[in-house]
Amino acid sequence: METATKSGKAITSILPARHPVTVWLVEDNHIFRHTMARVLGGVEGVECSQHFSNAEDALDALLGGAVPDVVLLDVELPGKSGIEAVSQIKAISPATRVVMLTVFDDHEKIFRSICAGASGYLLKTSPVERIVESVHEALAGGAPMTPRVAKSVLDMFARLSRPKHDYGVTRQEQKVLELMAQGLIKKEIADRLALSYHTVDTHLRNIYAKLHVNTRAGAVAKAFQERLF
Amino acid sequence: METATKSGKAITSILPARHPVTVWLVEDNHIFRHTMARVLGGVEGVECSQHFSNAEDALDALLGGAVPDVVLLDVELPGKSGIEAVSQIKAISPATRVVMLTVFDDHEKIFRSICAGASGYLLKTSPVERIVESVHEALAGGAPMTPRVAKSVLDMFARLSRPKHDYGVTRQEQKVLELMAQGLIKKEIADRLALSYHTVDTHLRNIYAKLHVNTRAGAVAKAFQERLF
DNA sequence: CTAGGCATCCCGTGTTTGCGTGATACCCAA
DNA sequence: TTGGGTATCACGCAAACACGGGATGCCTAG
Repeated sequence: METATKSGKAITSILPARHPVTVWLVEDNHIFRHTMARVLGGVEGVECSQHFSNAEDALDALLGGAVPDVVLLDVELPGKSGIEAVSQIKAISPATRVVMLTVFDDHEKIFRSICAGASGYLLKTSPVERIVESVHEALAGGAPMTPRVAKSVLDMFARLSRPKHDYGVTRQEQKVLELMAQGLIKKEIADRLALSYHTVDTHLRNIYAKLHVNTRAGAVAKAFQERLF
Repeated sequence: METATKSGKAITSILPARHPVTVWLVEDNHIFRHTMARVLGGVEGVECSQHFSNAEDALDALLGGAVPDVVLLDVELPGKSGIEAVSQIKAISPATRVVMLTVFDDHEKIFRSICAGASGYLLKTSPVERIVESVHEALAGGAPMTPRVAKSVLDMFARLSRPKHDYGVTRQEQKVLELMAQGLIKKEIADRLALSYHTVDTHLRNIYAKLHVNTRAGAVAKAFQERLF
């Protein structure tokens, strides 16, 4: 992805924009679906070629060989959920950008959608123009999100980096821990750190005491769980 | 994209907006700093009360008791880096929103900033209006990001969800792996699973072969890295 | 100046491991 | 029916381990 350093315009310019952007809409609510479809169809350069009331139909169409540029996908769908659908859509057509549409912005759904490969996450309460804009944004390599969703994503991230329960593990002990996690035996660790076997042994004992374990495996497990390195 | 700028009223209405929003600017480039400060000062409802050329001075001011609503913080700073600064700012004043400003949008910096507690991440090449807007967006609980940064964040997330490299580890072997990660020795694992010591030993050998390791510590490390349970 | 944390080093002992080399039994697909 | 994958069990031994004792030097905070 070295095109990354360039601007959005550079990215779109490498795509064949001869044809209008093809957008699919998967949404079980008839009114919303037809409204959105009409709006999208009316936008210059955008073609809402197909719309579906469930994920299964959309996937069938995809397997039939059709390849949309962007899919606007409802999260709450009868039958196969939108979240299941994302990963399958991406599996079939990796280049297709999927933007989730939903009424709820709960953390769990956002998280799972993103892990499944969604490129964006908007609320249905977003202004229609925002949704239209998101099509272009997704295609340009961006990630259309509502501010609240963006915040959720950031929060989830921040939560991944723990309060860092130090356990009072020192620098040297950390190194030992790291090499231990690579499967090295005491002797090898000693060589790597230019230490005596006995020193490594002592560090190991101290680590065990601090982490409340008494085996190498336990120490490594704890180190991973507490992200000690 | 004018949502946040114009809807600023709606957002501030839920906050006690008696005083204008106080913004601090931490940026070593004099020209950029003074320009931004002037622009911010000219915005209705915003007060750029202080600006600093390094993180240390800003932290001193913060420790002195001043509490800004938003800090616009350069990532590349002489002395203490912006990333180090974020976590310290958040530690001193958790309510303060920190928006990172940078010329580079590399993954590593974004990731670390966010983990440190940043609420947003903009490029200095962003239009000035976007930066001003970000102040309100951050304060309203949003997460101002450039589309590309947003994409980076999503990509990092997606990467967290395993490619699921099975390694062909069987159910039984997984159980052994799990108990091993708890620091149990073979005999204990055997008891837990109601197996013979020798059976556990065999499972262990097979695990080692499949994961290409030859110590318990290595196996546990690999299991964690590959999210085998 | 003295206590405490850290890092370094050493010995000995009993326990646990890793691995070579077996075996039996089940199931399922070729 | 022959084979491959999984699960089970077994013996023996050298190597690695955990942990009981020590020890010295360095630096920092009380």
